[in-house]
Amino acid sequence: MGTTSDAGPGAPRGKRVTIVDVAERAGVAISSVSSALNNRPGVSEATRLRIVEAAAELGFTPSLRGKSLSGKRAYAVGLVVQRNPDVLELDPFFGAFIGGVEAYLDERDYALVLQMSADAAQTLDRYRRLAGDRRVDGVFLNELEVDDPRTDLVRELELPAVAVNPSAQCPVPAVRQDFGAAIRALIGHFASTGHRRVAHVSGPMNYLHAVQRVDAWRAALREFGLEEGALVSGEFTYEGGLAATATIAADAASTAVFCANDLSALGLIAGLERRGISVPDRVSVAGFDGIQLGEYVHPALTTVRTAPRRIGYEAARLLLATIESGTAQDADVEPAELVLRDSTRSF
Amino acid sequence: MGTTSDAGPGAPRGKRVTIVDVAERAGVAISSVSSALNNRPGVSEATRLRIVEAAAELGFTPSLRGKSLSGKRAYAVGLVVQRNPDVLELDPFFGAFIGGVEAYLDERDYALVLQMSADAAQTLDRYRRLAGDRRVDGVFLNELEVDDPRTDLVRELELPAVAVNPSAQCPVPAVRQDFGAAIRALIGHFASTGHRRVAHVSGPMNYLHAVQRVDAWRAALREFGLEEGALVSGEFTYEGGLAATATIAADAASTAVFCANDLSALGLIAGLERRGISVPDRVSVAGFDGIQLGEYVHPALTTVRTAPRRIGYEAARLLLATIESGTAQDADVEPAELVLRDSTRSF
DNA sequence: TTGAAAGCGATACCAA
DNA sequence: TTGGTATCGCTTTCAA
Repeated sequence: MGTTSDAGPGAPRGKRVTIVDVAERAGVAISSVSSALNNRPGVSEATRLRIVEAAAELGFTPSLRGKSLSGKRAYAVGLVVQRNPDVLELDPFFGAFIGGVEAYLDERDYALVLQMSADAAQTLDRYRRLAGDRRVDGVFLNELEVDDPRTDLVRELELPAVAVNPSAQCPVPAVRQDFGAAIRALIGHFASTGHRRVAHVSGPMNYLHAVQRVDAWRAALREFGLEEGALVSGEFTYEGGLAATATIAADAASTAVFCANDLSALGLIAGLERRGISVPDRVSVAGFDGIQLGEYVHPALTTVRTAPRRIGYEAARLLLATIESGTAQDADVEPAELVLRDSTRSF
Repeated sequence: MGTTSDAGPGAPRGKRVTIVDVAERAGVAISSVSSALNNRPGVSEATRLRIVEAAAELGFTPSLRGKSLSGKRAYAVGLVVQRNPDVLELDPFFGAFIGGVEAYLDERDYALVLQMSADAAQTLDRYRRLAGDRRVDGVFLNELEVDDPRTDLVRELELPAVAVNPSAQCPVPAVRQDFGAAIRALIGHFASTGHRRVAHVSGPMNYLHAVQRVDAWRAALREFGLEEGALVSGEFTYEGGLAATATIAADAASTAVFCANDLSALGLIAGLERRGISVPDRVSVAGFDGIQLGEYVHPALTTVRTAPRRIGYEAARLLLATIESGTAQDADVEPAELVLRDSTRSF
């Protein structure tokens, strides 16, 4: 430890150690070093050993720059997150998603390039540049919108991509987590606890995942013969959920509400309580996501728990597969599950 | 629009267009193309024009790979975020911080490589590899701990770095946002509204920013002649704030509490209310950060608003300056400010 | 099995 | 002002 700049035996004094140094030290050609260190055939076991040893002694780490230029790969993938610059708070999904992505990339010596953009136009521009200067070998397509131009763009750019929870006929490889069953279970629970009519606080309807949740809510209601209550956007935010209170409260016949995410559910609950509408006594409220916070608030939030980390991991796996082989099978992670807590009544 | 892969006039058919193509097209040497496109002297205005035109016609975008290898730069910087894999939810700071970083990097054609690590050892390893394979030209040192080994590590690795809110004698360039004044203002407000004793819900004391806030709380109390109330860690989480309730409630003499971040303040408020301790009637509670949520909860949260986006922007500016010139002046962003809302009494 | 040499796509130096 | 060429650090033929 301490403050010396010694990084082990043979640590570089000033210059960085390159493949040439290793070759010299081992008394072989650089091509042999390359083959040996990449476990390619064509090197005798004896020389391979000598090379590996020399590399270790010198503390050799191949330069990604040389590797990239020669290997025609950036060894990096890109994620562009579009956020209103005034509200740059990342929702909980991304932390876990990125964690999952990273877990897979790390094993393969790939890196994640993260970009933030303010609007759709800038988002497209980011993808163009990422592809244009060959900074990444592929990208994630997240938070897809209806008719999202990005799916066309990546084809045009010939940029490998993986979509997260896209629509059924998405042209790029996708990773999906089914939540239809969980929402059906939720509505079923509502039905069996005496609710007759269920409202929905959705996300902005330009987002695919907002639409998908509305559809699932509708389908489940039909299935259980329940009435469709009010439908209002909660913008996926606490503030939006709060603002949706008026509409929900006006729909007095609805005794249960399914919110498109946990944050808006918390906002809605707060709004209802402020109006003296008790949750779950008068109205049951359920969210979607399964954020940490939902466990601790009062009443604890009933929700549909998704697995963003798993999704991220699978998405990364698919993306590298696509990059390496040009194509990949869609992947599904275990379905989201219903988590019953105290914000929905149980009788 | 549509689905053709036409990307403008002279769009690449299959091969990517390189500097050689541009040189041929303009009838000059590649060295002239390089000079012209990088606005370096030594090219007549006439040929420069011809080159620029040729580049545009071909849709030439210089490859970062070639540039990196030749220019000895990765044109990327790194951020390693350490998080418990079970709780990968990124706190609100990072969204805005990254947004700020990105805003600056984007203008300079740098990219951000984001990594997540599970523990301190893995974090160090990430930095080592980032430096080892020259994937980035510099890194951010965020959420510094007391005696954080990363400051020594970056010196050892000769890796340019910028620290965010480090201690006073930090050996690497730093960007700071003063919050001492805002905390003093908060405690002053407590004093002037009749409070005599103030408790503190801190963060884990291994974090520098947790310690700094404790120190500021203490100093301000002394300054205003107030008593030091209970001191308990809220882990920077809602759950932690909730758990801190017992200790705070036991310290009946404290009528005001300063929490080290907003999330723990919200947890504390929820905990107090559940015990029938009304906020702000019986106890005033203030947070730190200025998250969106604090505006909408009930009671609206009094807080110290920081500017993570500005901090990110400045940190990126400093980091690129360090990379380019080897050193940089520390930077300060405008001090954090006290935002009085309803969770603290005003009389 | 080994090594020499040709790229990869830029930058930069040095003659012309 | 130009253009030729070496160079960056690898991978990948292709001969020996």
